[in-house]
This record gives sequence, C-alpha cells and structure tokens, in this order.
Amino acid sequence: MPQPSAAALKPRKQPRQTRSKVTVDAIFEATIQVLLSDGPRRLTTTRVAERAGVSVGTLYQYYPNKQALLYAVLQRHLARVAEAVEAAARATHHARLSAMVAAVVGAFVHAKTERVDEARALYGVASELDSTELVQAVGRRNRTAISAMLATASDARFDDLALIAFMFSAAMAGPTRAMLEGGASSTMLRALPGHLGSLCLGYLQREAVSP
Amino acid sequence: MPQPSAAALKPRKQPRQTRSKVTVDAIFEATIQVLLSDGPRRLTTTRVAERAGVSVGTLYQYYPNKQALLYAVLQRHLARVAEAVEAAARATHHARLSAMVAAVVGAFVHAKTERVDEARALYGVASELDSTELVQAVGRRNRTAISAMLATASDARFDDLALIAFMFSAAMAGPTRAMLEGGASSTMLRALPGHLGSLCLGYLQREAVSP
Amino acid sequence: MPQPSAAALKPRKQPRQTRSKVTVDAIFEATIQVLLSDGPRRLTTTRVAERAGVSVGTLYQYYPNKQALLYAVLQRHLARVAEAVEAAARATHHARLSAMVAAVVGAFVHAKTERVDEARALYGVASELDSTELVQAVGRRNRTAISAMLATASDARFDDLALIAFMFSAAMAGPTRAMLEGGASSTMLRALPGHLGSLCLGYLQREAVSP
Amino acid sequence: MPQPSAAALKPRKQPRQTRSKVTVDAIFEATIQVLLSDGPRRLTTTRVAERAGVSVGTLYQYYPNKQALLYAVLQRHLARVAEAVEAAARATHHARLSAMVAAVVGAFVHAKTERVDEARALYGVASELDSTELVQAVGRRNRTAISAMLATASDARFDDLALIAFMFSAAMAGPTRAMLEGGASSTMLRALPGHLGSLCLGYLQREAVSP
DNA sequence: CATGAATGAGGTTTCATTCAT
DNA sequence: TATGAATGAAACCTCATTCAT
Repeated sequence: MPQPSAAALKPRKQPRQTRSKVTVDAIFEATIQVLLSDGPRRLTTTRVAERAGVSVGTLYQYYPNKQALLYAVLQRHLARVAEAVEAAARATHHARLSAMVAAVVGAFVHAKTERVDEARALYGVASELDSTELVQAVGRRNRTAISAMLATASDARFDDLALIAFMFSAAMAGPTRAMLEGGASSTMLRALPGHLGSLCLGYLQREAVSP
Repeated sequence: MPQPSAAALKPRKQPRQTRSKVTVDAIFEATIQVLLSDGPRRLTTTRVAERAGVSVGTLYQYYPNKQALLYAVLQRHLARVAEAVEAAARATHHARLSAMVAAVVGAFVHAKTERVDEARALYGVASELDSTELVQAVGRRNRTAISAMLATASDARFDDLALIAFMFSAAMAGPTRAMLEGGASSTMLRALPGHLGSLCLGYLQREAVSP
Repeated sequence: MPQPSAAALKPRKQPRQTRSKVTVDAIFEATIQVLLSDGPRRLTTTRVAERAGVSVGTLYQYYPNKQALLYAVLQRHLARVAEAVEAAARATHHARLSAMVAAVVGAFVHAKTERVDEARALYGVASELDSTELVQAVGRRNRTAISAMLATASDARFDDLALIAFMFSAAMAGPTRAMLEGGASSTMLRALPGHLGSLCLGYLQREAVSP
Repeated sequence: MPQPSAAALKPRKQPRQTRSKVTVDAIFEATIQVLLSDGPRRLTTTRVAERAGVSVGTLYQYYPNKQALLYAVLQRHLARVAEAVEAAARATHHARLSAMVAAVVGAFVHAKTERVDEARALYGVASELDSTELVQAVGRRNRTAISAMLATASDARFDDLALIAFMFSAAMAGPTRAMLEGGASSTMLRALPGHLGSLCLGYLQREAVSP
C-alpha cells in the first residue's frame, strides 16, 4: 500500500492571521462533525466546507487535498494523546509501579475522553487515509515514553521493556476503543480508568523480574 | 449514521452448482487480496472481479452491492473467531481461572493469526462499511461466552461479570490488533499468547472477589 | 430515430407443439404482468422469464431479443383492436351514420376494455420500443376501414374522407387512453361508449356535406 | 409501481448567476434535441451533457438524477399548455359555447404546436419517467378550468360537468397527439384547430341540456 | 430443448480538485 | 483572497444476451 509523499500531506499555509485561525478551526470542527453525523464514507470536502461556513475553494487554500485535511485532524488528536501520555510518564519517573500506571492510564483515558465525539469520529478515519505511518509513529512515541518511565520504577524491573511497553500501551487502547466505538454508557466510561489500571498493573507485576 | 437495511447486505444467491462454488470462493479470496495489496480505499468491485478472474457482472450475481461483499467477508472472519472463542470457553467451564484464560486467549490468537493476511486486511474494512452493528453483535457473542465461562470458575468469583468480560475481551483484542496492524515480527507474534495470558489473568485475579 | 430491421423483430419460431404454445402464452402473460407491476422501465427479460416460470434461455428461444418480445405483445393487442374495428366497419357498410358510429365505437371500446390491464400496460411500452412504424400501420388500418365505411353512409357524404377518418379514429383513442391511463372508475368506463358516440357523431354530422 | 419521492425529482439549485442560467438553458434544450434525434431510450445523461456542451458533472449540479431532468422538461411543457388553456378558459367565461370552444381549442393547439419538436419529443418520455402523477395533475388543472368555464356558458347548461370536461379535454388531446406523433403534414396541422373545434362543439351541443 | 451462470458494454452518479470571476 | 461553477475520471451497478452443461 503506497504511502503518499509526506509533502502532499502537509497543510498549505500556517494560519498566521486571526481570520485564518478562525477559518482553520472551523474547518477542523466541521470535519469532526461531518465524520460523526455522516460517517467517514460520506465525508466530502464540499460537505466539510459547507458545514464550516466557507467555500470549498477556501478549504483548499489551507489543505492541498482531502487526505491532508484528515491527516491534520487525526494528527492533532493523536498528538494530544501522546503529549498527555508523555507528560504523565515523565512526571512519574522513579515512582512506584502503581503510581506510574495510575498516572499514565489516567492521562490516556482523560485525553481520549475529553472530547468523546472527536475520538469516536477518528477511529473510522484511519482507513480512509493511508495513515499507518502516522499511527505507528505515535505508537512508538507512547511506547518510548512508557519504556523510559518503566525503566525507572522504584519497585520493579523488566526484561523485555520494548515488549512490555507495547503490551501496556495496547492494553490501554483496546478497551478504550471498544468503549468509544461501542457507544458505552457514561457509567462504563467512568469505570474504565479503574479497570484499565487493574489490567495494566496486574500485568506489569506479573512480568516484573525480581530486582 | 443510518444503517443500511439488513436485506441490502444479504448475499444474492447461494452457489448451488460446483461452478458457482468455485466462483464465490475466488471472489472471497480476491477481496482479501485486493484489500491487502491496494488498501480498503482502492478496493473496487471491478478490481475484485478482475483479480478473481471473473467479470463484474458475475460478482453482482452473488452480492447485490459492494457493501454486501465486504460484509460477507468480514462476517465470515468474525464468525470464525467467535466460534473459536465460544468453543474454548465452553470447553473450560468449571476449570480454574488460569486454564480458562489460557484456553480462550490461545483460541482467540490462533483464530486471528491463522490467516494473518485476512485479519490484517479486515481491520481497515470496518469503516468502509456501516458495520458497527455486525462488530457489536460479534462482540456481544464473545462477551456472553466469556461471561458464562467465568461464572463457573472453580477458583474465583466476580461481581460485575458483564464489565469483567468486556475488559477481558477487549484486552485480548487490543494488543492483537496492534501487532497485526503494526506488522509485528513473528517473534513478537509468538510471544503474544503468553503476554496476553498474563495480562488477562493478572486482571482477573485482581478483580476476583473472595468466595 | 433508426428503425430496427423488420427481421430482427420477428418471433423466432412458430409454436407448433402444445408445449410451446403454453410457454409462449405464459411469456406473453408474464410480460403484461411485469409491465403492470414494475413498469416498463423495470421490465427485464430475466424478470419476465422468472414470472413466466421459464428460464431466460427459453425466452430467447422464442424471441430473438427483448424488443421482439415487446413488439409481439403490442402487436397482438393492436391487431385485436384493429380487427374489431374492421369487423364493425365492414358490418355497417351502407348503414346510417349513427349506426356506424355506434358499431365502431362499441367495438373499439370493447376491444380496448376487454383486458383493461393489458391495454393500460401497453401504453407505456411504445416508447421503450421503436414502435412508431407498428403504431402507424395499425392507425392506417383503422382509418382505412373507417374511411371505406363512411364512404357508404346512407345519410351522409364527406369531402375529405382521409382527414375525417383520422379525426374519428383519434377522437375515440384520446378519451379512451385518458381513462385507462388515469385509472378511471368503472362508472366512468361504462359511460365512455355513450359519450364517445356523441363526440364522434356530433363531429361527423357537422362535417357531412349536403348530398 | 412506486412513485419516487417528490424530493428526488426537484431540481438541485436555482441558477443565480448568468453563467448558470445559460448552462441550465443549454441542458434543457439539449434534452429536447437528444430526445428527438436519438429517442427516449437512447437519451443518456452523458449524451445530454455532451450536446449541451457541458460536462456530466455540471448536469448533476442542477438535477439530482436523470428523472429529475426529464421531469423538469416535461413539467415546463405541460405547465405552458395548462396556462394557455386556463387563460383562454378564463377569458371566455360567460361567452357562448362556440366562442368558448374556439378559444380553448385555439389556445391548446397553439401551445402544443408552438414548438412542435418539443411536444413530439415529450410524448415518449412519460414512460421513462414515473410521471403519472404529474400528467394527472395537469389533466386535473385543465379540466377544472374547462369545467368552470362551461358552467358560465350563456347558451348551454350541462348535467355532468366533470365528465363533459374530461371528454372535452381528452378529445382535444387525442387527435393532437396523433398528428404530432404521426408526423402530420403542416397542411393537416393547419386543419387541426378547425376540426377539433367541430369535434368539441358538436359534442357539447349534443350534451347540453335544455336550460 | 432447457437451463442459468457468465459476460461486459454502457449507463448513472459522485466528488476531489481547479480556476475564472 | 474567497467563491462556487465547472470538470471528468472513476466508481458502482444493470441487464440483454450467449453458451457450456
């Protein structure tokens, strides 16, 4: 599956002026809205522009093509999550395992849940977009942060840190995605961090090697 | 997002003659192939027919539209996985927790991994298709089987079985998906069942209430 | 608008054997039925064959193509009407104008109304078919019969017989078509011959020249 | 035979700019042309667009589908005729029967004949289109106008006005259609109003009841 | 003779993208 | 810079017709 050249996906111009900023935000928001109300298959540039209150021409002033738009929206979302995870991981270096898990899981769920609609809308977009690379990159970022954090745990040591971090990361993502895509009740969503913590902590403790 | 009427997704006719059977199989296989080589966005009915060595018309004799074809392919895959999970769950009723986890995780990973290409190809297809309902249904099926199994564990008891089964199920799915989509090495894939077992067992033991 | 060669529209073989006769009848009947229930645009050879309880292949044994089938159905209907009109006209040669009109109008309405569904179904078919020639031919046949009849009227004489016959013929056809296509009530249909008679007789009397 | 939802047949956007207006007119004209030169069965959206000198995409900017285009063309034609009839009928309220007939018949024939090609082209289109409703509606409009007019005749009175108006209307339409579809000579066409007048007036006088 | 699976040209429609205004 | 009409490649799908069984 050929990847589009990285250049083709970059936004066309940085919104320097205020007016531009407003326009770009409107387009972003409209993209999410259309994704949610019409589904990824029915997301068209015209519809996005319409919902954003601008003309298609204007949309194309900011994004060279549809992929670039979706890429940008997905990117922003994933970046936010990654930043949250990185921050939480950095903040708990040298802490105990349970504190690490609580912090990272909390940050992850919070970031994903802050705008439930956005997260939900974007799950479906990945395949519209040749986004493997982007998703992989963010995955690596998360695992790196988690790896680095786990290496400093005050009460545990791990053999295959890369694999452990991979599992940790994917273990958070799985149930979160299942809940968001499944339209989970807010009751369930509230229970998520606790159970995710239990899931990850149980795993890490089992995999920890005696120091 | 409106769901298409169930009727619109049903295959058009069952292959009675030998010739038909061969054709339908070729179409199925071609769908997977195209999905893998061209990606879901570039999967067109013409391309599938071409790859299957039949004409478009023939494809449409068996599937009323593109969605129905994708639906059928996805359905077969998900059904296989669900059956594997159900069989494993049924077989370990009344066993100990560790045996249950090992059985179910093993069955799940095996079913998903048996045809790595198929599984990988289908992750992307869900959004091309208004398949939420199908995915949800299979999810419920898995959780029901797991619930029923866990209720008979000889060495554990659970408070909120529904939620526990949800987490169990999604915890298996998350890392499996991550590996398949990420193009994990066979080394990693081999390690998957063990770590998935650890992940789920650790969680279940933490969540078990004293009998 | 190019006319198909006359040869291409001829039925392929005459049904000599009983079995064939039954099949052809079934196909005829099915054509009418499909026309009525699905409309001319959705009439497909497959659907006709299905409704007739035979395979498409069989249909093509009797008609070389779809047009030929429709042509045959239309032809039979128009021929029946033309025969009725001709018979009535012949039978009233030398009669008085009022008798002529009553006879022809009665025969026409009866022929068209005998199988309301058939008549109604076939109005729409003419344009699916390059049938101008057929329709024109039958029109000429009717006008010729009417012309010949009017020429012998015992109580009237006409200047431009061709035009008079044209008007007579079309004046019968207009309201009849309007009623059939408009789904007129049976009350209206019952009133039709009387009013048609009045219409045509009034006209003829006005157009008759003093002997 | 299911009627398409009225919405599906509505034009997509009104031409605001000059450029649009020109485009829409070209499409309209091209539709008539293709209808005449290729026949209704060979009228394709591509061909219409081509003839109009625009791209298919442009055609679809103004009409959501082929039916809507044909519907619009038919509608405009029928509306013109109906307006002519209504105007003539209104103008002769309280006149004598002969004046009424002359006025209405004249208006009708003139409206139908003004653009012979258009009228001729559209007869065949009705069946390509699920247009029964439209045709019926216009029929009702004509009959209503005629009814209202006849009710005020200074020299006649009628029992069943609805039926009389129906016959009047259909009696005008029949021969007119026959001539246009039959490719009548201009000599015949010139004779049409006179004979139509004779036809209708003869009928009405016969059906009038003594005041 | 009958069957019905297969064919594929051709029709309809969409939508990302451009560019004259 | 913004607009939105126009473009046309490309997708989906139908259905008349053939021919191996």
